[in-house]
Amino acid sequence: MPKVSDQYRRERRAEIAGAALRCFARSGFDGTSIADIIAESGLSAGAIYGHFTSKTEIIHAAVAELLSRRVEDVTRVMNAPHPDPPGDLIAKFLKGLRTEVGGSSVLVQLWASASTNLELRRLAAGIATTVGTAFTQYLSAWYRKEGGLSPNEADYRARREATVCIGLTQGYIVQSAIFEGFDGDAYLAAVSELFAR
Amino acid sequence: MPKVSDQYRRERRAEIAGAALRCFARSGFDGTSIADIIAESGLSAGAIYGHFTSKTEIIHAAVAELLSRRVEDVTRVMNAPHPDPPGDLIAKFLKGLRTEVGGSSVLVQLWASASTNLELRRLAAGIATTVGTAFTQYLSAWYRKEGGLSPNEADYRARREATVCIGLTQGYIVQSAIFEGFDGDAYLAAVSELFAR
Amino acid sequence: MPKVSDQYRRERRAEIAGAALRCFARSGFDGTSIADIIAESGLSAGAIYGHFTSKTEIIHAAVAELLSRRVEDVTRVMNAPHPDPPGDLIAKFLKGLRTEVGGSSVLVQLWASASTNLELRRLAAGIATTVGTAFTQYLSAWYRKEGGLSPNEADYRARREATVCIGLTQGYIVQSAIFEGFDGDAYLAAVSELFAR
Amino acid sequence: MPKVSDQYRRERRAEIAGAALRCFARSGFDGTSIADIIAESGLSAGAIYGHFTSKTEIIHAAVAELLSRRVEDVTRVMNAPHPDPPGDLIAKFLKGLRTEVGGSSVLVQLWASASTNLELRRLAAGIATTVGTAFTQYLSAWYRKEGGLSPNEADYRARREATVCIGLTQGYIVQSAIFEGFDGDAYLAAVSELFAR
DNA sequence: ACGTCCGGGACAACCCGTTACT
DNA sequence: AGTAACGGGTTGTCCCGGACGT
Repeated sequence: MPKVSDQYRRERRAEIAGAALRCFARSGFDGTSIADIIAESGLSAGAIYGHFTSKTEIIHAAVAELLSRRVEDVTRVMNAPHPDPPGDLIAKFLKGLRTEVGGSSVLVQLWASASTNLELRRLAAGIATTVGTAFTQYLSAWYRKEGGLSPNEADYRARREATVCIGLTQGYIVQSAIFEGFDGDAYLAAVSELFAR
Repeated sequence: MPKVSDQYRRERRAEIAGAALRCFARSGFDGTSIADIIAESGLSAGAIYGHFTSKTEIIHAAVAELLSRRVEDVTRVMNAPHPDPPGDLIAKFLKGLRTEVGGSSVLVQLWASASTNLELRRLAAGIATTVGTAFTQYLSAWYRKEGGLSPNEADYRARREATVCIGLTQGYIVQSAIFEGFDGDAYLAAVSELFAR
Repeated sequence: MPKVSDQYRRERRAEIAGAALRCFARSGFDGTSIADIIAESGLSAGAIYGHFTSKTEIIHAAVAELLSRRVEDVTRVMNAPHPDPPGDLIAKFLKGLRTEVGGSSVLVQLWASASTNLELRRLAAGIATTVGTAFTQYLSAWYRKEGGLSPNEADYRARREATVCIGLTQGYIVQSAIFEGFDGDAYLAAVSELFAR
Repeated sequence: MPKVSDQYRRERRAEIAGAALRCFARSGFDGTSIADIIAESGLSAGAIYGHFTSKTEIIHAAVAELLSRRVEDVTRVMNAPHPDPPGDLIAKFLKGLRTEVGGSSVLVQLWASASTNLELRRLAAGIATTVGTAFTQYLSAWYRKEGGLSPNEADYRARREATVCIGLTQGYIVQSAIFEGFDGDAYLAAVSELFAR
């Protein structure tokens, strides 16, 4: 019965990845020991190493799971018929992130590790370009429909501004991770105004 | 001979902090062992623990040194008679950061550690508010002089947008840390356009 | 399989404690490093820290094991129907101690550490009072039966002399630990004479 | 002026040894670092190593100083014309020891170290035999004068009991070092009774 | 086949006794 | 006399494999 076993394994993996994610949000990648993940998941060392071959792999799985859900959000919105203004797209992404426990914290961890680790850099960059192209296409469509720009102009402008949109999103994430009383809504409102001008 | 010794100690501390900073940029806070700092600085364990009581203290010193130079930049610019547009202020800050080896990498490390460590969070938040108030005052002045807004209006708007400016700066830093071929100038140009509208 | 595992763990702990005890007898508590215990036990660091959480705990376990056997001796003798003279009780205790490798050395180590460490002081004091009350009851019974004293008198005298008996025992232990050619039997004979008067 | 310098040096050494002794009483030989002695003495590393070549030498000096004063006591009493009973001799020695801060603690430390260290064993054994012969001569004289024994008998008995006297003294020291509420006077009284029978 | 526990050994941060240079 | 440096040693943790029992 490979099917049942397969699903079982997937669920176990997801369970472990989830436990790991909670640990990472609390203590960071390096601050989390395998023992912590064991305690959080309620399993044993052997069980974990039956599903993952190393701590690195757990990190990858946990991050991948976290981001796949966010990317889904973005692509779904991007394909909607009536695009909202760019500020709302960013808001959409970030609102979703809030539903993940410690989501922003883990993303910052990821960027930090990515800046010193090639493999994670690839992972992070991949995600970012995925989101980036989504933003680009989105902005292009919006400038065409709402701004009345020609396809070429819209595209040029979109490509240019997509990076900034990503940057604004990252800025939000960083601030929500390190400022105790960060006011996310005010940030998003200011962003919307900036684009509405 | 307190004077000589005092300066000597300061220089040694700075030397160690510098070596540590290079290590941190390369391998992150946790990825850097005391042994690495020893090797990079050319000193010995005993020498280092004569100047710092713990690795944590070294991290603080290294980060503080890195940022004190940047904050200096910002405050200097902020007090200039003819304010440049906001985009240029961000650019100024970031151009300066480029002169620091691995500056953006270390900042991202800091944010990551700050999100799981109270003490570092305080440090990071302190820096960010310093830069934030500088940006606020700057924007306020600029909106008064160039935008012709009343002091009240200018202030309100400045306060609102300063956080976004910080966010844009952080976004730049994150991207330059994780994207191999990140085009900083394009990012800055796009930011300038956004504010110029 | 709780039973097997439980016994197994106890045996392992005893094995480690035994190895530690040999080291302590040879080099003292502080002179013994974890590495020494590792070498003596033939295990590894991981194995040891799987059974004990700290060196302190190993010390406690080693000492406890050493003394539990001695205390057993004393209590057994104390409950015998025909009490021997007090000198013989001390002798009994000390003869048993000789069977332990480096027993007297370790006891002296314990007293030394106890005099600067609260936790060990409690341990040492606990043992001493256990032995002390045993001696007291013993002496009381002996004075009643052999000396023909009234229960009250016997008790009073026993309480008074028990401390001295403990002291004599400690003196023996100290001397056997530091005098190369210490003649224990002569010491015990002299003690017996003293009580026989 | 060698004389002044000589006395100065002796005083400095004594000062350092005294500071070390206080540290040893508080934390034991191994628990005391050179840094502790530096702090306690108010001097510097250079100063200390100008007077002693190693920590070992400081230990020797500190212990020697502590004991020389006690040995003095004993020999003085021993040469007195009218000997007191043996119990009083022990009392004399121990009363003097109480004047030394942490005297008994340090002696126990010494015995502990002596049991694992040849050099210190020699030191400790030397002291003990000095005190032992003093006790022997003393007891011999006492048995001759007060017990009316012949010189040969007195000598034989004295030799035999001196070790026990030493043992009783050591027992007192151990107990006063590890029992919070040790009643030294009761102990001494019981000892006197034992000899008075 | 799967999970559990025990164990291995490298390595971490930090401290310590001591010396060299000022 | 005093400060700064040295470098080996300390305790304890961590990640992971492998034997063992289910």
